[in-house]
Amino acid sequence: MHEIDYAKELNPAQYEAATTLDGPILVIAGAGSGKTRTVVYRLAYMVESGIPSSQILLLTFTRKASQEMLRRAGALLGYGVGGVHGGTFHAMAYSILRQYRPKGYERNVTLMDSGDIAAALQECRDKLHIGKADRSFPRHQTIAGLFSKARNKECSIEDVIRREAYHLLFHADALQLLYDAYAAYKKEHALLDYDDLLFDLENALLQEPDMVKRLRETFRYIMVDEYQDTNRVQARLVRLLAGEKGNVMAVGDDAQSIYAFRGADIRNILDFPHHFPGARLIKLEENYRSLQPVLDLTNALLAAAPEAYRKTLHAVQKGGALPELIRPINNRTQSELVVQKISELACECPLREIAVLFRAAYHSYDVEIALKQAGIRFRKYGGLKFSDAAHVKDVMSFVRLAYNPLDFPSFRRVMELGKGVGPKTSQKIYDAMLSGDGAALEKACARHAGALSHIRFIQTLRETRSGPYAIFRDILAHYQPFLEQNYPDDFPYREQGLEELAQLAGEYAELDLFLSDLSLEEPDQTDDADQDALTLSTVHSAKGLEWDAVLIIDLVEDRFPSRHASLRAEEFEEERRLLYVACTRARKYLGLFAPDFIYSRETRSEERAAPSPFVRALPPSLYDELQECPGGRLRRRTERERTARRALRTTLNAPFGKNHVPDPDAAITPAHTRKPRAADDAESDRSSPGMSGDDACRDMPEAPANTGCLSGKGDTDPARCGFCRHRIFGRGKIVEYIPPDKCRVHFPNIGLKVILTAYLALEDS
DNA sequence: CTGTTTACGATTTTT
DNA sequence: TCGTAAACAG
Repeated sequence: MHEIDYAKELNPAQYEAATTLDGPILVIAGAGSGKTRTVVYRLAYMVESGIPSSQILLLTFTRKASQEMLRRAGALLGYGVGGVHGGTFHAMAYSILRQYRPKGYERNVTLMDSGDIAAALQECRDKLHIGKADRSFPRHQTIAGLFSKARNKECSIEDVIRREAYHLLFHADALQLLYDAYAAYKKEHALLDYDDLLFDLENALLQEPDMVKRLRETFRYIMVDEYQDTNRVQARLVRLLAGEKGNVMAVGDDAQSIYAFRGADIRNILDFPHHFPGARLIKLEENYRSLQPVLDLTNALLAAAPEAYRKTLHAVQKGGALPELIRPINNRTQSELVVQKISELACECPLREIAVLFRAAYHSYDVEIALKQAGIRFRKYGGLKFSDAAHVKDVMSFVRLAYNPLDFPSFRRVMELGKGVGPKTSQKIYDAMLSGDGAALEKACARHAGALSHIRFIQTLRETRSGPYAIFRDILAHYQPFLEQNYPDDFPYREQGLEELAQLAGEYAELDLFLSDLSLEEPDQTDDADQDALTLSTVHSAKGLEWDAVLIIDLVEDRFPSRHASLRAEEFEEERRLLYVACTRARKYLGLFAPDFIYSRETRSEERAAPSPFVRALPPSLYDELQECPGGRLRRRTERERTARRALRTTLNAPFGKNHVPDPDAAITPAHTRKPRAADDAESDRSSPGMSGDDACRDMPEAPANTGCLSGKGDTDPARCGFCRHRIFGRGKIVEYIPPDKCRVHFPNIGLKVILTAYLALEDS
């Protein structure tokens, strides 16, 4: 074990953050500024200073992050830091509630997964007769999303709908009723969702000062990572646990806030000094990760953002090549070019040092196929979950029932394993079972022998009170016939997965810990963890990670930024930060892919896709541009071409009206019948005639918003004006004015669009 | 009531 | 194209 020379191994700011243990500290850590390193050294410093590790609470965004930090701190010290409490807010909340058993937690409760939530909502809907035979009623996932959003943002259901799902406003009352029923359902069946964990802990702390006191004695030192992505209730929990003068360090970067959609509130960082008077502020602004050209590009990305996010990072390492903007003809050739680029890169560095990032999980399907064909190994993050597999759910339902017999979703799942039992029968048997009347239960199960055997089996499980591993083995044996019966095609494969799960269960001493860990953090798919493989990941899942080479695909309108983010400026800015996070993952090579055409499943045709506005706004001097020619070769765009194109774009993007250059293709030729023009696409490229209305607003970032036709007439409230005309959509009715510069317009046969007033011409009705 | 067929609608990100 | 929910048949 070597002596740690903190002053030498850290820069001055990092050193200060790592060695100031007393009182509140806020660390603003730019991307790649050695944030993790600082936390790791701080952990080591605390332990070396004689602080018992059990007094340290490390809250991170994922369990993986905290494990990694603890591992590294242990490696630094030469001995483990086992006693540190580390994990996510949700996991911490669950563990505290379980340990202290405050009011409402006297019984065993289980955590619901998305499937359980869907089932619960269905149940409530049936009971209330809400949305019956109404095809416009939102699906369960949507509803669950709305409910969760309302809680995390701490506003009413109606507010969320008004802001994010305008088209569902019609159902607002029904959804409110459904929400209340859902809350009652959870209580009745001893169930929790993720959000309950945080709010229930807060309530418990507010009602039981004694609990707060004891917790403050336990957790004398608190560190919170990724503070920019905490929501309001999480920040309050930190305040409750730490106290005003607590030894709490929050680490974050306002420029990397990408979870506002989930209720993360940037004010937590901004208000930290207010909540903790006398807090010390430390900024880490030296970037150790990326080479200068990559950093120049990411800095440019942020420079275009509103003031609050602005910051400039300085590279410690100099040199390196310019990032590349690669323009494939379509998303299929994009995949081929990605494979080609990865093959090139793989000569320089191992596959595990390369990542392909994308906005949404399904964007990578194409690339996955191409990679498989090329025989390149990859691991995907952010996609389907292991525990979503049907057979895993089946088995886990037994486990959950062994722990919490009231868990109705699990009960139903188990009952419906056999043929002949559906929702109604399940409910009947459940009621009979709860009544405690043995005869009633037998009667309810009269025609369903399987049901009774399941119930008996679960009772035996509960009575034998064996450990998780033994219980798991029993369940697997009991479940085997159903596995073979229900999954005849591939049950041996599924069996193997269950075997791994059994091993995992064996690592736990108590059943509920195993259950909560499985819900709160996915197990690593360890089967090929040690293999050298490429990473495919959503940008969200890539947070906090880094690679030598990063390729970002589908950098086009409606994908990145996501189509759903087009309406509100805040969401647009979050997409910008998301791209910032993506680009700052790269150490040496950054490749941006923006195909000209994207295959649309809806229309079953290729549609022209404008490059992402974020890419368009980048100064061309910051990257090399490579255009794919027919035949698959890449041709570098010369500086002269790029300048000329830029000038033309500015002209075309000017508000239409007297200066408008009509585009002969506009609205006449369907996008997919036009041939891509590869080399001389100057005029075909950017005018984006076939775009949707939302694109039209975003396509013109340079356009002065307040010189449009509407405001030009001096009208302060365009909504009163009635009708307007849009260059592409024609005549429409103004439904709503969205300050400061947009309108929601209804176009016949097209629907609602949000459009900059600058691109609307008023019409007299 | 349950299981099967048919028709329709809709697509993010995660604890 | 996929998943979900109404309609229908047993």
